[in-house]
This record gives sequence, C-alpha cells and structure tokens, in this order.
Amino acid sequence: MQKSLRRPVTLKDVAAAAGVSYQTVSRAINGFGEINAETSQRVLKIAAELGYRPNRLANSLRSAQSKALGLVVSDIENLFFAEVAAGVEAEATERGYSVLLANTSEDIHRERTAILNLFESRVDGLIVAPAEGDHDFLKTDLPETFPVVAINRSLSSPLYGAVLSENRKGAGAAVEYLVARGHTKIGAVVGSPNLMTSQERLEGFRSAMERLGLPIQRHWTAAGTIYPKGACEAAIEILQRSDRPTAIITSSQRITQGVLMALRHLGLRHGVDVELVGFDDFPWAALLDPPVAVIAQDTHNIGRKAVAMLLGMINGTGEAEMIRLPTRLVVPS
Amino acid sequence: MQKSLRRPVTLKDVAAAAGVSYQTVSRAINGFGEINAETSQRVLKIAAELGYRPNRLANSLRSAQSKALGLVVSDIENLFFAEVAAGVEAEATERGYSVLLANTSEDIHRERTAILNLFESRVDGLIVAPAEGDHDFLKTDLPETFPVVAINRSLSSPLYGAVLSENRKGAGAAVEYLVARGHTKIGAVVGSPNLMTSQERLEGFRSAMERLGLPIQRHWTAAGTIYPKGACEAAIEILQRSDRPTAIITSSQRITQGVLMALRHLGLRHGVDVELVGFDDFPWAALLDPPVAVIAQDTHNIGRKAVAMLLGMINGTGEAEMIRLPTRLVVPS
DNA sequence: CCTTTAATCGTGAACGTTCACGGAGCGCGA
DNA sequence: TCGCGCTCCGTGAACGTTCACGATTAAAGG
Repeated sequence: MQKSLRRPVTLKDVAAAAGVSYQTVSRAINGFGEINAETSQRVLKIAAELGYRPNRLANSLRSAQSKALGLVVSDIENLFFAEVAAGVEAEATERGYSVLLANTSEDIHRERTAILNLFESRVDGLIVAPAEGDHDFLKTDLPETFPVVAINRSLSSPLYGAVLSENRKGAGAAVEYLVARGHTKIGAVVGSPNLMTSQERLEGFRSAMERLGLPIQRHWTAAGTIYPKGACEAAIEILQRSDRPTAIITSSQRITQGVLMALRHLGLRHGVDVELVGFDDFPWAALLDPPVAVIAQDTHNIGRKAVAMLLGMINGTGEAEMIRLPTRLVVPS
Repeated sequence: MQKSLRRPVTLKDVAAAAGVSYQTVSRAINGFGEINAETSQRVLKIAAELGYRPNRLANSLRSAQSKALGLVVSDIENLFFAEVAAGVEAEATERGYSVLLANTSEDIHRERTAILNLFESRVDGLIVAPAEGDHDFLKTDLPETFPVVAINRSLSSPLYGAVLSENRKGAGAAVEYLVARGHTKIGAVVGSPNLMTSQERLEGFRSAMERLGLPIQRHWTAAGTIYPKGACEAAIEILQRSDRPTAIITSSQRITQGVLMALRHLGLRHGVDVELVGFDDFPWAALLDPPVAVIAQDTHNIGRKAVAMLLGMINGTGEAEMIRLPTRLVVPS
C-alpha cells in the first residue's frame, strides 16, 4: 500500500501487518515448512502490498550460504572472457546465484587480493581465469575444501576443477585445414610460453605436423606475450626471414591481431602472402579481406559448465574434475 | 598458526586467543576507535596467525551498507560495455567496493528482475545501462532515493545520474572528417530509433550537415536494430539505390559490422566505393583494408565517472547529474 | 588527597534472517 | 473420556559484526 518508511520493510513489519509471527512470514516467503495455504496467500499479499524485499545479507549470514559466486577474470576486455562471463552470468542467474565480478588485468597480485576480497564477501565458490604465475596462495588463503573452478587454464591441483578447450585437437584441426589448402610451410605464434594454452596449442600444432610428415622449423614458431604488440614483434621475426612460412597458426585473438599488424608492417597480405588461422572467433574475422578462418572455442558453454561444476561442488552433488570442450573450425564462406 | 577448524575464524576466536574482548579486536582490524597501539599490533598479529578474514556479510548487515554496487549491463559481449565494465570494476575496487554483475541481453524484463535481485543483495547503489523500454518500474521497485547512475543512455528522471558521451559533437566531427575528405553525399545508419544514442547521434549528423550546407536525403538514413543483422539489412536498402551516398556514418560498432556485411554482400568496397566512419573504437579498425576511422568513446572513464558519481550519491558528498564525456575521432595512420 | 579528564577497554543490544524446538488445537480411535 | 498424532504456528537462540554505551585505569589539576 504505502512505503513511506525510510527504513526498508522487514519480515517483522509484514508479520505485524498480518497479525502472525515473523516465522510464519518466513515460511510463506520461502514456500517452505508447514503452513496453511490460506495463511500463506494472505501473508504474501500483504508482503507484496508493503513492498517487502527479503534481505539477502541476513539470509546469507544465518544460513551460511550467500548464493553468490565470484568470477575472477584476467581480462574482461578480451572478447573471449567477455563471452565466458556472459555464460557464467546466464547460468548463475538461472540457478538463483549472483555473480561478483573481479578483473585482474593478468596481474597475479591483483588476482590474489581479488580472491581474498571475494572470500570475505563469503561467495559460495569461485570461478577463476588464472593469471600467469604461482597460485600457491590459494592453498593458504582459502579453506582446504573451498570450491574453485578454473577456466581457460588449469590450476595444477586436483582439488580445483577446470573447464578447458580441446586445445591440441583444435590446433591439429587448424593444421589439417591449412594442409588441405596446400600449405606445407606452417609456423605458429603463441602467447607467453609459461601459459598452459600456449603450450597445449603448440603441442597440438607440433604433433599434427609430425603426423602429416611436415617439417617443423624452430624459427617458424615464436612465443611472445598475450598482447598484440608482443605478438607483432614475434611475428616480424618470423616473417622477415627469406624462408618464411606460407601459413601461421596463432593461439588467441589478440595474437592474431598482432600477426596481422606485422603483416601490414611488412607490406604483406594475409590470405595471399601468408595465410592465417587463429584461436578464438571474433566478429570481424568474416569482414577482413580476405576473411580468415578461426578455431572457435565454445565460450558460453565454458562459462555455463564452470558454473554447473562449481554448484555441484558447493552442494556436494558433484566434484572437481577437468573437462574439455570441443573447438570448432570456422572457415569463411 | 593452525586453521584446523572447519568453521571459519571469527572475531571471537581471535579475541579468545588474544585475551581481549571481540570489540577490541574489531577496533584493531578496522583501525578505528580508541585502542592502544601495542594492543592493536598484538591482536593483528594473532589475527594474521589464525588466518582471520572479516565476514563482510555480518559487517554489511549491521552497518547497513554492503560496500557493493550493482552493474547492470545490456550486453556484456559488446566490447563497449566490456570496456565500461572494466572501468567500473577498477574504480570500484580502488575505492573498496565490490561489483555485482548482471547481464540483460537488451531485455527490459530481465533488467527488472536483475535490479530487484541486486536490491535484495543490498547493493549500495546501481549502475545501469538501460535496455530499450519503459523504466517506470524503477520508481515503484526501488526506494525513492536509491542511488542509480545510468550509462550510455539516460533514465529520464532527475533522481538518477547519467554518464554519457557527447554524441552530437562526435557525430558532427565525423561529418566534418568526411567532408574534409571530399564527401558531400553522406548517409547514416543507426540503431533502434527509440534509443537515445541513435537519436542524438542522428541529430548531430543532421545539424552538422545543415551547418555545412550539405543535402540530407531521407533515404540515405536508416534506423535498424542494434545488432549487425538488422543494420546490414538497413544498409542494403540504402546502398542499392542508384544515387547511393559515398559515405556513411554509423552509431555503434555492431552497426559498423552490419554495414560492412552489406557492402560485402553488394560487392562494394569500403573506403573505395563507400567510406565509413562509425561510433565506438575496436581493435580491428586499423586492420581492415583499408583501415576505417572511428569515433572513440572514453569507455573506461565512463565506467569510472559513473562509479565516482554513484559513490558521491551514496555517501552524500555528491548528487545525481548528467555528465558527458568527449569523444575522439581516430583516423587511420 | 580528592576530583576531573583522557585513554583504553568491555558489555549488552541490535541488524534481519533461519534453525531447532515447543506448544496449541483438532480429529480420531479405543 | 482419554490419549495419540498430525497440522499449524510461535518462541528463543544464533549467525558475525558494529553501535552506543558504561566501566576501569592512570594521569593531571586543585
């Protein structure tokens, strides 16, 4: 009816208005416990009239579960993580959970403080895209059994779950695609060599090349940084050689960017002088001239599966495991 | 020392271990209130040894402020919002606030439930990128003075703040740029006509054209959807005409995408047959062939300023206002 | 020596909810 | 009539913290 009170409406306010105890109101709101159907409806009606909104803080404090989970992402401005975040948010809200977002900018120290903050907010679990570096602090900062699921990179502990892509397979498919298009001299530019994604994608590249009996030239592969600039410099090294490869595989969207910058810088054209296939789909792939093929990761599902696994760990119906989602080669039409 | 307890360490645990009252521990932790320096250090040492982490839920419940703010974004997978979110997250964490993220996928109903959820989580304030539609529910669902700051689009109520870009100026600068490059026949493709951004950017386009004495053809401007597909169809309408414009201005990155798709579909080349200048910067602008000019919005600062204003409203040191950040024309080098 | 004041610390209550009970009222069979 | 069980609802406590005091001690002032 009216909500002239400055103070938010509480269970007790509703109880007083309905002439019942606040416990009864609680039962009506939650639809839980033994309560008469009529009473319940009457209470709910009054609650709606008063504009009652449950206080999740109090609920969480008492019930010792916040119905919130933390999402720690290494670079929210990277489209890959933005899409994963969308998947996480969607799955979480569908299941009645909130998402606390933290961005680390690939800084392991910021990641640590972010995780600490999230823990202090008493999130029920954590989804982390680990930055490069040592993650031992997880074991000391967090309770032994705190539910954590890693995405994109894994966390080298069976206690923590992980949702990853089939990096080796994906890279292999890219090699096969390029070979089918007549390439034999294929190089690769990946991110920091310490990163799991770089390693696995490079491994996939190498084993596919071997399987197909193609030569792997050490100076055709380079590991730079995860940012376009570093990748550009690494690519220039490769492309300046007289015996440069005719095709290059990259391990992420930002590296694809860098390689394209390198090509432009050297006056070469992609798809003509050097063909490109890179990890991660992006909306502009089809709009480049010529369009480039990409190895798309199942970004939304990475987010959704991570949430599903995490909630399983939280309520004990599931456990930490490592799952890998297939990639998909997207060739320009 | 040891944290063998399954139960998290509380203030009382630390108090017992230190032989003081829990209030004293509280004072030491918060560095607030009158406490002896020695005592404080001793307590802090013990707290650290026990691995004490404050429970923000309890803190928030008692102090009636959660030190958290809600970020409701209409499309987190849009790079513009991802960058704004990065700004929000950075400014918020620097100021000791957490960020609760919600994604609405441009659905006003999802936006409403998201805002309700956020309010139940007792966020201290809300940053909202409003979806298209009627926002009257804000007045009924939220307390009268609840702090809300809109981004990208405003909320037609002086109660709520807004952080926007100088849309008219930006569009005007784009027109001037095109005119300087010799264009006189300029069209525009914008998003949904009900959107503030579409309107303002179109207005800026029109007034600049008039100011420069150039003809505005009704059939050179089109309003589609905010997604590439709709923009593509709208652009095809324009570009199929025999008297098509030689240049087009777009009102967002996704629309730029759509126009590029239309050009490709019609066998036309951007920068050759039709020049393009669009709102929102994106990493691939410089890698297209030829590169395209863009009107960059100050995305990070939009996020940061929104947080700054919101925190001002929350602690009473500032008030709701509408501020506009300058855009920047980025021409390919 | 008594009183005042400042510094330091402790105590009870409260925030809004859920948990674990306990108790009233009713119907039903022996 | 008594007792039993079921349904429904209420009461007190608790979650971990802060708030508003009050209590204690020691130094300072007359």
